[in-house]
Amino acid sequence: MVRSPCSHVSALKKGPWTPDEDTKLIDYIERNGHENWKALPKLAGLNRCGKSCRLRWINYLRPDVKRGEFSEEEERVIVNLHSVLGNKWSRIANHLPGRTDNEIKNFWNTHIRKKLLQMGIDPNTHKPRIDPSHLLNLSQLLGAAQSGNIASPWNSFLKLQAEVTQLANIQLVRNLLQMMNTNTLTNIENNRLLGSQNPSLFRALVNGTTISNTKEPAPISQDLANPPVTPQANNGFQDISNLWGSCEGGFGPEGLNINGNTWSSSYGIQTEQDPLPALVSASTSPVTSIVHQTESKGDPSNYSTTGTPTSTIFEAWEKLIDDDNISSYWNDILD
DNA sequence: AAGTGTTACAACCGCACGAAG
DNA sequence: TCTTCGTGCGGTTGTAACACT
Repeated sequence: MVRSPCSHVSALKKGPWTPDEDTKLIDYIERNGHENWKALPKLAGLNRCGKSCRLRWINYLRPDVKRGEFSEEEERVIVNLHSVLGNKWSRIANHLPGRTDNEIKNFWNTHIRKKLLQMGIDPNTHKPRIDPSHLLNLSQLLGAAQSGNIASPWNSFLKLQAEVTQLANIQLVRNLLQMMNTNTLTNIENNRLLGSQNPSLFRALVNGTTISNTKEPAPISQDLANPPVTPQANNGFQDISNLWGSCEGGFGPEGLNINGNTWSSSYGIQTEQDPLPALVSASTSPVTSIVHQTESKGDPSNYSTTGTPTSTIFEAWEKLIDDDNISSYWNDILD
């Protein structure tokens, strides 16, 4: 169906609303409500299209609209919800009373998105991203090494090796997260995937094969402002910050180093190497590890009851490697 | 002080979907 | 079942305010 948008009606006013127009709209809606947005402008004496009136009312004039800066708590909720829902601004707005989808969208694009990028996190996937310049440097080094243009070939080799090792580390962690973030979660819930021998999954992990997840996010059955503790609620869209929380300790006491930034248990926690302000406060950030969640529901006998939840995953991971007897190479990388 | 670039946010646009006829 | 209409949603644009040179 092709419907002429109200913008095609040239006689109707566009652009910023005047205080007079606002008053007319508020007066009318307070007296008559807004049963029919299309008819409303004419009845209210406004030279606007209904759509414009609706937007103005919902985003600005509604009495329950909360104006002003977003609190740290709201910011945290938005990040968490976005990691689960993606750009579903209206659904995110449902969890933030007084905030509109438009406001949240703008806040995301102007503040949060920027912060995440500065922190090296892909705002779309909520995963650490590999800086393209990093890869560029690598290819330049390779080119230089091949053409013999480097003053000290040995130094460049060491540098190159370090780069490759780091990239391999990143890729491994990404694959691990990918698995943890998809099928693995369900399998953990159903017990002992990580404890069992699963060569195909291991190959997928090592080869970087992604396990696609085309499922729609599960309906939000709980208040995502406080991330659920049931494994079902994750359903492949687990807050990645939580997964990073699982990595802590698995990659040394300082966490994982990517592009010069040391990542700790969530994006909210950074070392002095990254002087950026915390995206959310560490104290309020719900770093609820997926393993924690699993332990609370699954068969305890399948998990370490003495070690930390974090160690459980990596113990299982190491066991997987050892059991398959595949390569000391990957063990070296993990070490 | 003027010009230019950047940021933040209000508003617009077009598509999708559900309800009603 | 098809068409029309109203509404909701997400992406994009326009512009005022601010920062920088």
